[in-house]
Amino acid sequence: MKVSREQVAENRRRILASASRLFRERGFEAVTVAEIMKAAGLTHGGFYGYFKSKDDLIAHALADVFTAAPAADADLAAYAANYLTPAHRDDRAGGCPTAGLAAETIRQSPEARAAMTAGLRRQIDQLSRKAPGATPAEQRRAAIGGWAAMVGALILARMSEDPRLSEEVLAQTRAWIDQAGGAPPAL
Amino acid sequence: MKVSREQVAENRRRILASASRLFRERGFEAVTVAEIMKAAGLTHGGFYGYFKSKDDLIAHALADVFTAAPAADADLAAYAANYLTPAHRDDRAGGCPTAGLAAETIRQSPEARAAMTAGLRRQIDQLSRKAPGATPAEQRRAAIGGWAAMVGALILARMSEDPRLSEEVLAQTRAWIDQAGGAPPAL
DNA sequence: TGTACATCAGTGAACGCGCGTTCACTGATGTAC
DNA sequence: TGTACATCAGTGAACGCGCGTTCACTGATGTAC
Repeated sequence: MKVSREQVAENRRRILASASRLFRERGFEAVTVAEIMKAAGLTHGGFYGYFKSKDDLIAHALADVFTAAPAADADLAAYAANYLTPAHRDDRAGGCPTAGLAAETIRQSPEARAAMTAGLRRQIDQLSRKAPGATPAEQRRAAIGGWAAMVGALILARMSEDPRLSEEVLAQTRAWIDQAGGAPPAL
Repeated sequence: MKVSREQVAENRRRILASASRLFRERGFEAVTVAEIMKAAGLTHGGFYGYFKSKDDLIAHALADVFTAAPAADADLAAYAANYLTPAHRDDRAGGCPTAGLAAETIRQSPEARAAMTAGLRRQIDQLSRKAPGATPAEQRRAAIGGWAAMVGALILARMSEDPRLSEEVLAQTRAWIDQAGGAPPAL
């Protein structure tokens, strides 16, 4: 049964949102097209009216989640304090798509990698603006180093099956980012 | 045809080594049991004489690659200078198993996660010994923060399809680790 | 030390399952008059 | 505005393929005498 144009637009949004959450939670490969459609309230056959293939959906879901993300307007230390928390670690489906999917995106289509690369560039630019440093170059360095540390720490904290170690990784990386930011540049 | 005990031991080593390289290059899911056995010079049917299942192999391959890794005896800055290079970025099969597989290990068996967690603990301990800092606690903080930044930066550099951005992530993270280490602690 | 035989590592065909994708059909939408 | 009909979004069965795993068989190893 045909549905209204508004319903089509809404369905597309739901497919992208379901895909984004499921991919972050379980990875691109482990999630099936049928599951995504079911989560969006549809059956799997209709999928190919919206996307050319599962790979095509992956690229669109990444582009969507990065362009829809709110601007990072906190300074680096505040951003890290919010990012490196047990709550974020435990909320994979709703958490950072970079931490959840960057490692897998390495092996995805050029379109998927391009979407995430655009997200990385945007994130670095935004963090740079409020990062510590006397010059824009120093700020950019702090943004890149700090962002790499946040993404790495969240991945390592999620991987650790020992909660003590997991929380230590989060807390110490947070402290280290603060420390690096507060310290004068060694030039 | 039955083979000698030495050949059995050698075959097991080859299966683990092939698995380790293939997993790092393409991920756990995308690599098939048949491929691993072929890379080890065997046919797929013999696999179950060595391991209970593919999951069992994943856990053993991780345990193997982490226990076999040489000790990290360089100081943090020197280790990072070697780690954050285009050569390492481009050598996924022979590169760091943490950067290559930690994100995927989050969703693997408890045994696999335990093996990688042991590797993480060992890496932190080793890096702590030669990390900058006035006290063991400061050294440990630098080791954790620096290691998280290295792993995160290598993943982001591999993900970026723009070589300019990819190399900037490596170089700036390297510089940031140096800077954080050289700076006095902000206590 | 030589020999007969039981053991068992390796082979490759086969199985069962789940996945991405296709397709004939259905029936609500939205347009033409 | 009301009506007839063409369009097309959604359905669900089916297809084809590749994967992990099993198994009957083979023949070299290594042990018992």
